[in-house]
Amino acid sequence: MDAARVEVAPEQACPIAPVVDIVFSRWTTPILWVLNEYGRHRFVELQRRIVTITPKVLTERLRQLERDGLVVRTYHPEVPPRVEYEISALGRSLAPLFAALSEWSVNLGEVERARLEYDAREPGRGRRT
Amino acid sequence: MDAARVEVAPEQACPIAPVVDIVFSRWTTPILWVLNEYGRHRFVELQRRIVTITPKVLTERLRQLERDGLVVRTYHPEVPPRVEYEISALGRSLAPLFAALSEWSVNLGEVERARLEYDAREPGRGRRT
DNA sequence: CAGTATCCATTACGATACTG
DNA sequence: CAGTATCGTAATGGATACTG
Repeated sequence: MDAARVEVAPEQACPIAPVVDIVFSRWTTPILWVLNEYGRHRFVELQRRIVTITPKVLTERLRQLERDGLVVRTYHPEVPPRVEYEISALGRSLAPLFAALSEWSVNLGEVERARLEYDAREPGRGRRT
Repeated sequence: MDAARVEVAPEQACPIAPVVDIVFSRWTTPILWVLNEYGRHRFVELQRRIVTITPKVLTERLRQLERDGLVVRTYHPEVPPRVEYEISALGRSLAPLFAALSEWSVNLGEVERARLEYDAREPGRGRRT
């Protein structure tokens, strides 16, 4: 509880918020997961794996991940051009985190039960939108 | 890699996405962190800890967390009314995850360096906004 | 192929005021 | 105290079309 002390806006009272912003902002999880799990990918291959993402958003997220040093982009000046994305060493250091997340998903059933219970108990409250 | 198999929309190719949605949707991290770290809180106490959150949003997030079974709400019918929020057993099971997040924050410096490097290398690209 | 460029729809969030 | 009700806005993401 001491090794991980970082400067943090005191009003958030939550030292892990910066990490969450970097690692769990939207779409970053599937991208990192795919690159970590299945290795190097071209742009269009990523699109095919994550079919619900548009090229615009995929580009934005890849840029962000590249800037944060979690992903490495390699441009091969050929015809047609070829670009490859792979996870960096820093990105790979997230693997234990992903493993912990993955383990925790055994509790998804309990979450589901809690929701059903809540919805039965409090009809019309708290549902997402 | 087998114990944590859950039903997942195949198009996201990312089995941890559901967990991320539940645990790392906006504001949930500071709320869970505070409740996990400092115990039971009244509504106004949470507001004071997380000063940038408005009562409306705090209510919404608390409802969601309650519905998902991560937080327990207790209403004491007194005058003035008193309500207490505490983390549930299920919520407490996230502690190792938070610890892993916390550990990873030693890498924030490296992220920062990557950003500076990127911004020097690629001026005007990929900056957030 | 690997993106950009636009435009639009949604929504999450913030500000503010009010109530049992 | 513990919220709810409204309203307005800013940001995100989706759809679509286009380019070196």
